[in-house]
This record gives sequence, C-alpha cells and structure tokens, in this order.
Amino acid sequence: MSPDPTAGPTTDLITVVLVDDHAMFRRGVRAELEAAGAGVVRVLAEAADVDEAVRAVAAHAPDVVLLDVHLPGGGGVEVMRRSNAPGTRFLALSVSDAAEDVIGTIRGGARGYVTKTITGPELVAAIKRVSEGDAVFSPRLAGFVLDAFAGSIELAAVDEDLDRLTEREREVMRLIARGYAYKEVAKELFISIKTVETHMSSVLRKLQLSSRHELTRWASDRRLL
Amino acid sequence: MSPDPTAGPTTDLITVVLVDDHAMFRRGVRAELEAAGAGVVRVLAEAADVDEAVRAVAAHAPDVVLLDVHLPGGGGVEVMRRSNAPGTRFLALSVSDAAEDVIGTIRGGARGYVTKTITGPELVAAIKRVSEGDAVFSPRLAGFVLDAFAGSIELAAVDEDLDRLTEREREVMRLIARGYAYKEVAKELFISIKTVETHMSSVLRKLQLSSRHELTRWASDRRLL
DNA sequence: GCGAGGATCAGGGGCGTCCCCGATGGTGGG
DNA sequence: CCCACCATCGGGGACGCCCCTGATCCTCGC
Repeated sequence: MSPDPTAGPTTDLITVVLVDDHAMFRRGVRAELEAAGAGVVRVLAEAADVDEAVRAVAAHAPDVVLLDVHLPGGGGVEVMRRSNAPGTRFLALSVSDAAEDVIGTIRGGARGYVTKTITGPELVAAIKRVSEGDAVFSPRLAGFVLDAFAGSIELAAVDEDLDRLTEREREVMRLIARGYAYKEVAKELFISIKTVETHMSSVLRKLQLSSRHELTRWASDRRLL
Repeated sequence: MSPDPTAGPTTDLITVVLVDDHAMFRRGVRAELEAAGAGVVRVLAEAADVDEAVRAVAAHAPDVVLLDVHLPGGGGVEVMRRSNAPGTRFLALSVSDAAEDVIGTIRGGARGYVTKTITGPELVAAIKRVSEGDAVFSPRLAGFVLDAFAGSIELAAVDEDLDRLTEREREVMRLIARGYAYKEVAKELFISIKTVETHMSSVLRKLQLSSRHELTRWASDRRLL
C-alpha cells in the first residue's frame, strides 16, 4: 500500500535471487526485471534446482527470492524449508494456479504467490511490495488463501466422502477426531458404547481409514475440528 | 495488481456499506471516500451495530463492506457470520493491530484488514483492490496472517515443554503422533515394544497428556508432524 | 406391504494402549 | 564411590479399540 520504512529497504535496490529450472524463463524474467525494474530491483543470482537455490540464498541473503513452485529436488517448499534466512522473503512465481500449490506454498512460508502470466511492471511492483512486508497474490489466487485460512476450503472435495456419512456418523466422527474415547462419545450423545462402535465402524469403512488415529489426522488436515 | 474483469465491477462505481459504531468516524470516512473516491466509490448506507449492519448488507448487497472489528452486538465477525451475501466482500477497518483481531477477522471471512491510520486515497485503493478479489493488508499486518497460516506461531512456547523430553523420547513421540502403533515404532527404532511403552509413559507424563490421541492433537496443533 | 437403509444395542474376541511392578547397564556429577 | 538420569527390557493387568455376527425398531419409497 504505502512504503513502510520499518519493513525493508526502499531506498536501496531490492536484491533478488531467481529460482527456476528453465534457463529460458530465467533469462526472460531477468530481462524484464532489468527493463521494468531498472533502479529498483537487482538480480544477484540464479538457481535451477533446490540445492543451487539453497546455496544461492545462503550466499547472497537477498531481500526477495523469486521461487518456482515445481522444481527438481523437492519443489519450492523444500527451498524455503532448508533456507535459514530471516531477512529474506519468498515470492512464489508459478505456472500453476491450483489451490493445493498455492496453499502448500503459503504454508511453507512464502509471502506471496503470482502466476507467470504476470507482466514485467506488475512483477516489479509485486517484488517491491513483498520486500516491504506486504502480501501479494494474483487476484484470482487471493480467494484460495483466505478461504483456506477461514477454514472453508476443500469442503467441496471433502463432501464427496463426507456426504456419504449420515448425520449421526458425522457427529460421532467429530467427537472421535477430537480425541474423545468411545465411552465419552456415548455419554455425550446419550447412546451406548456399542452404538458408537457401530457408527465408527461405518465411518472408517466409508472414509477408507483403518483406525481412529488416521481419522484424527484426516479430519485435522481438512480442518473439521 | 491489475484489473481483473472477472472478479468485480471496475467500470461502475464500487458500492460500499460502512459499519462503525462511532458516528463521527463514519462521517469522516464518508467524507474521505467522497473526496478521494469520487467517481470510484459510492457509500450506500451506514450501520452502527451488528443488527443494523446485517440488515444494511441484506438490503443493499454492496460490493464491499467496510467493517469495524469491535462493534456492539458481537463484533465484525458476527456481521459476517450472519450475512449471506455471496457477491459482497468484507474489508476490516479497525484501530486494532493485535494479531488475534486480525487473524480472527480473517478466519471469519474478511478479505482484507487495514488500520484506521490509513489515508483516504489508500483506503480507496484498498476498497478497489478488495472489490476486484485481491487481498489487502496493511504491510505490518500481512506478516501476522501469513505467519499464522504457515503455522510458525507459538513455536517458542512449545520448547519449554518439548525441551524436557530426552532425544529418544522425542523420536518416539514424533512417530506416535504420526499414527504409528507401538509395534511399528519398535521396529522403526530397533527397540522392543516395552521400551517404546516406557518412553511413551515418560512423554505423556512430561507433556501432561493422558493418551496418544491427545498427543496427536497436541503435536498437530503445534505442527510438529 | 416390503425391502432398503438408518439408528439403536448385545456378546465375544483379538489386539493395542497404558499402567503397575521390577530389572540391567551406561554415563556424568558431587 | 554413589546417586541421578537415561535407555533398555520383562511380566502382568485393566481397559480401549475395532471387528464380527446378529438383533430390533423406525422411516421412506416403490
């Protein structure tokens, strides 16, 4: 929004490391940044895979890393996981606009995510904003992130499985996933332990799980708790 | 970033409902929007509490609701919860920059969060971006949201408990929390089931938990998996 | 009416979980 | 040297989890 002098250097050049496995694409981005970002952005180094990227980040401690999501050696998330760079912010730059890529990358610690359809000036603006501490998303992607954060995402995907459960089964499932023992579920729902067992049996079968532990993780992954 | 014709009206006026319990502040915002946002933003209605806000949103179906976080009758989150307005986006406008307010509001479904230190032109720009589907945060706040989302919060608090575990106990704990049975942990670590039981006993005691289910949730909440 | 499916419950069995008791060996500090 | 702590293991027991078979009652739709 407005320059924030506490969040990053706005007077000096913003230093950038560029990570992408396609040399041609790196060349293009670099050219765009040198054209549209002259006087604003400076590319310190490039990297073509995870190992190179980690080394480059460690060596140059850039303000911003432009990070491809799909990358030989583990993907962009792996780069962030293996990099210990407090002053560095990661901006994902990917062809993918799939929700799982976006969300996974944000979970991994990226401060923004833009698609490769972006233009040079827009990319420069995005880098600038990320370096100032702002979060940047292509408009189309912002919804994914906030929806996921609000816990309302992938309900569509879940529903295929979840809809096959009856109302009562869902109640039992919710309590079990939250760590209730069968006995406690029974008391909570005013039914016998045996009925709880019957419902759980159905739940596990319908969700293709084999134990309450898997159920806990399943529900936790989908934020159903 | 760039106008996205699929995400919202950019040619017409962006319609706004203004929710704040202070008439003086509403008046000020309205004046700013009419000055800086002339030809861009149009305020359809104002509301001073949750009930009024819900009614105003339902009646006018605005593009954007400028929403105070602390509000008589339940707060801004309550307004979003009770409003069924698919085409409407909520932009929180608050004095508070507390992490819990920001995160709670985003969880509640807001598409952005700016503080009242914002200037008129910045607010107009924020409204415009939100109406286009983008996410807007004051730079200082973006960090909260993404940190919370990446789950890197409260790691400091964990260490106090976690440090009391021995190395071996941590290994066992990690596997158990991931859903391994005692038998599987034993095989994985080349020790007997009995040793696994001993370690688990220590882990549960030290973490003040009473079952592996609680441990799973404990670790899951802290993203130690 | 009759079958399908949902909700309720029982008995019994195999195995997992968690605890109690105990034991041995290693390691490091007072 | 002894004590504290750790890692390793065992027996045995109470209870929880999950499955199986089998049952009753209800509702809904054909």
